[in-house]
Amino acid sequence: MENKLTIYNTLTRKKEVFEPINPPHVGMYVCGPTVYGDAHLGHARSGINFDILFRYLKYLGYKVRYVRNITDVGHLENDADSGEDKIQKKARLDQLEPMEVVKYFTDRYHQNMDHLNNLHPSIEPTASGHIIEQIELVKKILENGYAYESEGSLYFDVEKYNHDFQYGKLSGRRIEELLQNTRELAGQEEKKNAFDFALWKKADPKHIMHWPSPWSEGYPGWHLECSAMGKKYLGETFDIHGGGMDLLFPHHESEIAQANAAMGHDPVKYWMHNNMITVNGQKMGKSLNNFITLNEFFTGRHSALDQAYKPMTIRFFILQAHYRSPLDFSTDALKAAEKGMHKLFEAYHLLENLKPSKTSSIEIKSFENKCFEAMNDDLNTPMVIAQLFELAKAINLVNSGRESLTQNDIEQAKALMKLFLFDLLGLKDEKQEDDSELIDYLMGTLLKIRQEAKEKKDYATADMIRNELAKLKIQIKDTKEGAKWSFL
RNA sequence: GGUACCGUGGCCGAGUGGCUAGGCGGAGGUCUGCAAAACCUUAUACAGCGGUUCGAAUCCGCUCGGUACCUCCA
Repeated sequence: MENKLTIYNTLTRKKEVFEPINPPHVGMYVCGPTVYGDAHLGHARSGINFDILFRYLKYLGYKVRYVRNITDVGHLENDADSGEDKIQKKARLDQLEPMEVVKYFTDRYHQNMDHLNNLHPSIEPTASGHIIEQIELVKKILENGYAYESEGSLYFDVEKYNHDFQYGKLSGRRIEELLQNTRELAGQEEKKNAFDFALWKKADPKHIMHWPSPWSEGYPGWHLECSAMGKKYLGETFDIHGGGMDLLFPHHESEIAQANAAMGHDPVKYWMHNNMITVNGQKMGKSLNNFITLNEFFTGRHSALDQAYKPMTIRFFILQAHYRSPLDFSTDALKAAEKGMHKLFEAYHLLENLKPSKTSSIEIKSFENKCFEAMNDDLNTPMVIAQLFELAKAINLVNSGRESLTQNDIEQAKALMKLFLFDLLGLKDEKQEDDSELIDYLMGTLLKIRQEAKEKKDYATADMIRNELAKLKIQIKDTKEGAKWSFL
């Protein structure tokens, strides 16, 4: 592997050269959605960013096992482990079985991810399917003395843990500060300290999602599923754990604590976190009620949207920012992305008909080097895209005869575009294609009539044809080689 | 209040000591019956004030402004 991939490790707050624990195998775990609502733009971001990582690692020759969980239980509705399970709340409101809600939103999530052209993870485990593993993990933590029972529930003893290990090493928090700053919240009497978190919660009688355990009829704490499933499918220590920045604390912090408490060592070598998507500079999120779901983007049905946006536009928009930077949403930015992406595709198609020369005035190899350099630099996709734009410009110049490329270089350019644009960035040209012979023939006839009208200077007829077709979202382009048409 | 991060041209967004980022939009041009599309060229920048340095958007300090996490969240 001549490519030196570096990734930013949240744990060390530095970029580090990526070296797998057991090459050529790589284990990566990414926190997936809680399936009680439609996925929004934020879910798209983490889905896409870790898809890029998955694709690139595979390209580099690693055998990657990519695990992304579905949280379908145990996610508490509000504060302090005393709230109501999110899935259950939604189920009660809709008069549905909890698992019906889970199925519905899981399917929609999958559909959205497919539209965004994200590859499927290798394994997609559900929390509800791993209750036994979670109970086993709790037992271990209890055995090792880092948990205590209270009223049928089990809590993680953060203070004791911090004594032997270090709670807060991922998020840079100190326990003394947590002590000072934790607010007074109701329903915490069972806990020794406000920052202790639930490993197992006893279900109250109203609670319909519950499982038997040695302690009570109940359900597992939120942080547990990732610890249990990561361990099960990737081992006690694995390479990469990813997720949104908002999960850094307390979720990932607690995962580290659970692993140490159970196994005595850290679970993960590289922690990666993608930044948030903002609207007018503010985080897009459920609590702020300013999120736009992916389905709303795809259909255009949302008051903040002026039109429908294609999944690839969303993907390109997201990839134009580095994953660790906040990304501000606006329809203008989205439109700019749409146009820019179109330009890249046009250049790619141009390569098919480019006239080769005896010599090349452009060095394709340097574009390639820069693209790899950018990918290796903590997945700098905006830099990759900038390089592809440069390449597109070069292709256009060759097309206009101002620069030249040999046949061999044209092939290289094509391979380069294909590799980065389609295989690694995972974009695809979604232009509506209707190449049925009938349409082709009809369009050919219409264009012929229009051409004849133009030759007779009957511009009224020529323009009428153009205008009528425009209503069908068919665009006529008069080029030097004659009129061409395409769907908008 | 604690912790972390950020402030780049009309908009989005890379870069982090000296070398054009890029896209959208604007302006000019090529093409065209007109238009659209496409292509080419081009202008506009590093929040403010100090400091370090031969040299700072990039390092340091202060000020102002903003965001995230500290409670569920991608």
